Amino acid sequence: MKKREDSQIIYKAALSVFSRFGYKKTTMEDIAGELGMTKGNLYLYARNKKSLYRDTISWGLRRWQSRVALAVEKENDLRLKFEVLCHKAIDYLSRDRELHRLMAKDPGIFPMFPDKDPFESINLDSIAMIRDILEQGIREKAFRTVDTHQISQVIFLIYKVFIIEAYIRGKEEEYNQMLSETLGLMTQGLFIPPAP
Amino acid sequence: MKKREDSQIIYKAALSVFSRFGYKKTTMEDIAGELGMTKGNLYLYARNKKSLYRDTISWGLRRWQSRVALAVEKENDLRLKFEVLCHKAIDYLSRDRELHRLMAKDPGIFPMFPDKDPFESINLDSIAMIRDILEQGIREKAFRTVDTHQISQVIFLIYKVFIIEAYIRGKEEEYNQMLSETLGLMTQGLFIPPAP
DNA sequence: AAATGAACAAATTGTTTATTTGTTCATTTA
DNA sequence: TAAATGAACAAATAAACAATTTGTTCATTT
Repeated sequence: MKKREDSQIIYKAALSVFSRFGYKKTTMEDIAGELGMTKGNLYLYARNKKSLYRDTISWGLRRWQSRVALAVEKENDLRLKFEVLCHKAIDYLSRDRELHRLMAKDPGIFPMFPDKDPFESINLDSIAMIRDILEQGIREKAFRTVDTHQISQVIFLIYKVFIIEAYIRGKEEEYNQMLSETLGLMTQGLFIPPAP
Repeated sequence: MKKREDSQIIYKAALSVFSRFGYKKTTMEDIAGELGMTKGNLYLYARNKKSLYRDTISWGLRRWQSRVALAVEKENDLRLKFEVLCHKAIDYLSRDRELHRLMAKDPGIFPMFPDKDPFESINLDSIAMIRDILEQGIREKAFRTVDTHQISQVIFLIYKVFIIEAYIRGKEEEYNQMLSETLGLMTQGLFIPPAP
């Protein structure tokens, strides 16, 4: 096996098997089998089962994140950037079956209330992405002035609720519709400004 | 023990003990002790441990709910009703130490994502309360027209996130401040309406 | 009528054994 | 010589059983 594409191949196979059986039920032999090798040999490519699991998930989450970032970059209007961010995050995950099945099998990957978030750095980057858009929008006077530190976290929380309900708990249809309605609430607000 | 105030006294004692030790660790003897009776006698007032636990929680949750409803009724302006609803729900719980300690000990009481909500009817009433305010506000042209069925549920979800973070997971300070900011976002919206 | 405490059943916990599975490494293969 | 193997071993998991606790009932007492 050639050294450069190794990790890609390993992660792909590991994600496939882990997403089918979950962490506990997959054995190192299963993954080795998927790769056409023996479990002893797999240890040339993975320190141990736990780190292989962790790295596989990181790989999957980063791929998700980069796809969203790419879609956002394509837009110019800040309002559209914000809406694309919200929609694309859901949209990508609905297509990456293996990733969201694995997330459904292990709620610890994307926990609503993490004690110690195992993928904290990835999620902090996502929050930073939201915050950047907020700050730019405020600077360009497209957005109302809000506490970007707090609101970016709140938006991430709400986004988590939707991701978990829709793709981890399998209520895709109900929540896709609700997402648009919620986006409307967040962007337009509930109150009608009193006439002057 | 007189028949009429019985349940009040029983629930008060049970809540006190359950909130200290949690369901598993409290024994019927503990609760009987708190009431100055023996565990055998406690069975004149409670079917069994599980139903006593359930009824005690229902009693605590209904008390919480009625306090919020009362505060909302006092306001006339729909915008204020909405804001009071959100603030009072948090405010009451911060004061009812026993209730929120018990909720912290047993996340199944107020689950973020219930499979089968043990206190569904209570929570449905809360959602109905939100919905009523939304519908009145829309009728009076104080609120923008939104899908009240969906938005009342979304607001309840967001409110759950805050309750859980602040009082079940014990991050009271951080989230109290965040709540106001979030209320602002929901009521005013993020986007600045384009000038005509 | 309300309360007790002994009696019993049900559930929980602790302990040990058996089995599986993760990990290493001396040896083989290409 | 780097990559792969499979036997060997250790660590974790599951199964089986005994010991203990605790929920629940009920004949008897206050």
